[in-house]
Amino acid sequence: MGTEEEPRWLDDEEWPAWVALASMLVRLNSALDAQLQRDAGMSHFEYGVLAALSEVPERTLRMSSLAMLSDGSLPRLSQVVGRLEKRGWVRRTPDPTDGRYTLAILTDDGWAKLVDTAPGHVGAVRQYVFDSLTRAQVRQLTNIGNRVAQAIDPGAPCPTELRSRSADSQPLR
Amino acid sequence: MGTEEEPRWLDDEEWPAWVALASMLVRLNSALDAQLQRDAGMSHFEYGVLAALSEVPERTLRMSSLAMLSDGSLPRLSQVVGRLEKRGWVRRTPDPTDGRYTLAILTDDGWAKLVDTAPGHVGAVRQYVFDSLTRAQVRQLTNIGNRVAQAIDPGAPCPTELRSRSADSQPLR
DNA sequence: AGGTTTGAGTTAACGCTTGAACTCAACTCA
DNA sequence: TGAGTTGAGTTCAAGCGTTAACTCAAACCT
Repeated sequence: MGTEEEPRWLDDEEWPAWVALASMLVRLNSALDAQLQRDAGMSHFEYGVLAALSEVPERTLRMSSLAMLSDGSLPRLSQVVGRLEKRGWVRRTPDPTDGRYTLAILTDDGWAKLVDTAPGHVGAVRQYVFDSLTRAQVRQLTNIGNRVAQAIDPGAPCPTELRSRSADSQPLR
Repeated sequence: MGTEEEPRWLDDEEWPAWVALASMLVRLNSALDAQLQRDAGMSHFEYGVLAALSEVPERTLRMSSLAMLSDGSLPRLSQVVGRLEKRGWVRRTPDPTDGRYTLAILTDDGWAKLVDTAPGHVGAVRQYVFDSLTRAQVRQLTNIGNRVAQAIDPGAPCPTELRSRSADSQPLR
């Protein structure tokens, strides 16, 4: 199937970088999932959904915007929000201004759950990532992460800019 | 449920770093999976299993070692190797020296498939990661990745050292 | 208006991952 | 020897994610 092309292999600096990155990737994913599952009974993705809603005015987003913010497909989000709704952390209503859209709204219970959960999660992120890194490395990581994320999906806005905290009342994380 | 503790939130440098890292994480995963699924009909994890076997003397590993190298659970590996075996890329035999162990062996067909697949995969890695980064950033990434990976699982050896290429005949990647 | 199109969101079928039970080989220690 | 233990690997049930169909509201177009 493969046409003969692309003879550019990874060189002696790129190879260890790739191994290290891949390892970090897979371990971070499973470690953070495990922490949240153990301490809060939710997945990392579910946490991301709640967190995204918590950071936005009215704690309300259209399903499709929420899907983009959470880096997930719409069907996945629909199922996840369905579960979160069953637990009372989110509720859905059709957008009053346009019935085609559905608004997902973080409930007070959901906010409370997040307030309860966030410290442990942030603690895990700190333990796994930031405690191991120097200040300079944190800044390097920001640049590297943004560049890679943009290389993969140039259409999506730079993640750091997209989710910049506005000044008012977004205490979590 | 949460006891009142851990008031250390992410500061103004850590927060963007975390957003950027999380975004890179999730996008890299799905982009690489998509490339391999499209071009080779296999998942990133399956590719990792074949690649791990290809880099090792005799192209043979015990299931448990392979699970560790692939960062996957043993049940998962058992199923995946089962599928790879059905496709003729891997075969299994009980370890002749100790019947408790099972050896997974990369077949010639599996090697050929990997030779066919690797250039495209390496191309994607290069496109998504290394083409966007400076040489200095590549070195920074190695350090950051290794530190984080080790912070998460201090028991496991440093990934870069673990999978260092030996000098002989490991051309892929 | 009526028929079509567009796009958001949900539903359904299928495959994969996970966690718990289970099997089995080798070792231990009486 | 032989009962119990340990640890590797598999199997099974349950849950989650993905893809493709489907529903439905609004806009568009004569």
